[in-house]
Amino acid sequence: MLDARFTRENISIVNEALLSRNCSWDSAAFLELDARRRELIASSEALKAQRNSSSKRIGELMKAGQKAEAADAKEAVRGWGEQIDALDKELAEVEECLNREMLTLPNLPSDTTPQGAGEEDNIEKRRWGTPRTFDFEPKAHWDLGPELGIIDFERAVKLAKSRFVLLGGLGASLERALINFMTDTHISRGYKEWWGPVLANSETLTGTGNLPKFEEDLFKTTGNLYLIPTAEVMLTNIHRGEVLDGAELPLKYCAFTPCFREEAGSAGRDTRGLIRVHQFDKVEMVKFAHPDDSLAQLESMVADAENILQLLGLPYRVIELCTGDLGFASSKTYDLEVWLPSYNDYKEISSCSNCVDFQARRANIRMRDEAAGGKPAFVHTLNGSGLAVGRTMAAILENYQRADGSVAVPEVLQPYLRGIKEIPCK
RNA sequence: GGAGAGAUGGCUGAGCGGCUGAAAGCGGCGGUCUCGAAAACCGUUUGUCCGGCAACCCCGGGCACGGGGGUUCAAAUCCCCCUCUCUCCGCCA
Repeated sequence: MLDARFTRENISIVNEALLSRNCSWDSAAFLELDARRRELIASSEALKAQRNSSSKRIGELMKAGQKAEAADAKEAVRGWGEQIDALDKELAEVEECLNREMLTLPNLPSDTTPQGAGEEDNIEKRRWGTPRTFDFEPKAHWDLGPELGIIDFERAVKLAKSRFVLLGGLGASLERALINFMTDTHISRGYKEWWGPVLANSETLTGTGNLPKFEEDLFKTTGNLYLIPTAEVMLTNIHRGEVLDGAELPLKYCAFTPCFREEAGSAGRDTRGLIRVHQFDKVEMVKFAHPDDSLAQLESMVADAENILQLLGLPYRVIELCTGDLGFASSKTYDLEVWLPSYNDYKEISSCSNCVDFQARRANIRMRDEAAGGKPAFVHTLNGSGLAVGRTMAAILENYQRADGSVAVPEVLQPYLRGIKEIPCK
């Protein structure tokens, strides 16, 4: 959520920034409502101040036994009460309206985020590794997996519906190995591991920005809980409503969870394989950072995600998203894209974002920085995939496949896979 | 699922319808003492919104004692609803 006061005082900056990310809004209506809000507050509070001082006097009169004077004063106060009620009622409506508007407004891009209209204007920052050249026709993972007997798409449909996945044998083991490898690696680099609910309430999802605007992307239970679309939701909300000690920042958290996405509106895109499914595993990183430090923390988070790909020996590139392609809550985002032979292209496998104070304001996550005066201030929140496990498995299968149809297991994963060095042909 | 108890500031914990934004203790911060530290002593310490101001200092005001409604001139205090926590019983991976 944007700061209402900042928005009011810098309306043209906000308009321009929102326009750069292809969001247009009615700023005139906002200013009008905002002015009305403050007008109502001023009127209502003036009456309340009067009422309070009169109430105090009534108490004194009662104590002094001056019943008649007290009764007169009561009558006057009753009249103010009615006016106050009317003003407060309108104020509630105005604030409701303002709030709804502010909750659906995306974050402002960072000054350092490149300008651009959309995906095509994203900037490639660097590449790591060289895509392998095959001396045979490489297979796509959606063919390899079933042939190796480790991925069963058809039975997954029977169990749930299309775009779900069933892993068997070494497929299931590889999934587990990847989760443990990624999590252990992050822990060794200073992240604290968490495990928690994969259902979340609406306050939690509003905190991260998934609600109210993107409800159609979520699976919802009959108990008014939602399945989380990412562990970011859980990790970021751990400190919702809390005041953190500025001296202890940054907090570095990670968690493995399954992630659930309705994927409404994505029909026809990436329909095959593990790339776009309703349920997938992900190891997520989240940081709570001091505002002065969050840009640097984003760079190091990207490095932590890259580290996983490097250890797995998977070629990738780093993309910086332009203003037009930025996610709702983010002010600056780097995507990691892994090389997928089946696409003959790089495909997103991680997204690392600095949300600055956008989520912190929604979720009321603050810090007290003794050095900077001791007043609570919003922290900056960051999140990044480290990594999407299903897509990582797809990348391993495709990049490590051999001519006979078997797949080599990357060395770092072997200890996590009972020492197994290859996924053999059936 | 049944029965009961509770929810107060960073923490523990008092609180009669007005004198309580809140006792006391702990913690934090500042100071005295000390070569320094500890101890002791003194002082200080909620957040947020609106307005004034160049100002996150400061000044005036509003609101907040789990959340929402109600009674009242006035609610932490009385009433209702919701949420959560604890204890006992039942059930259970």
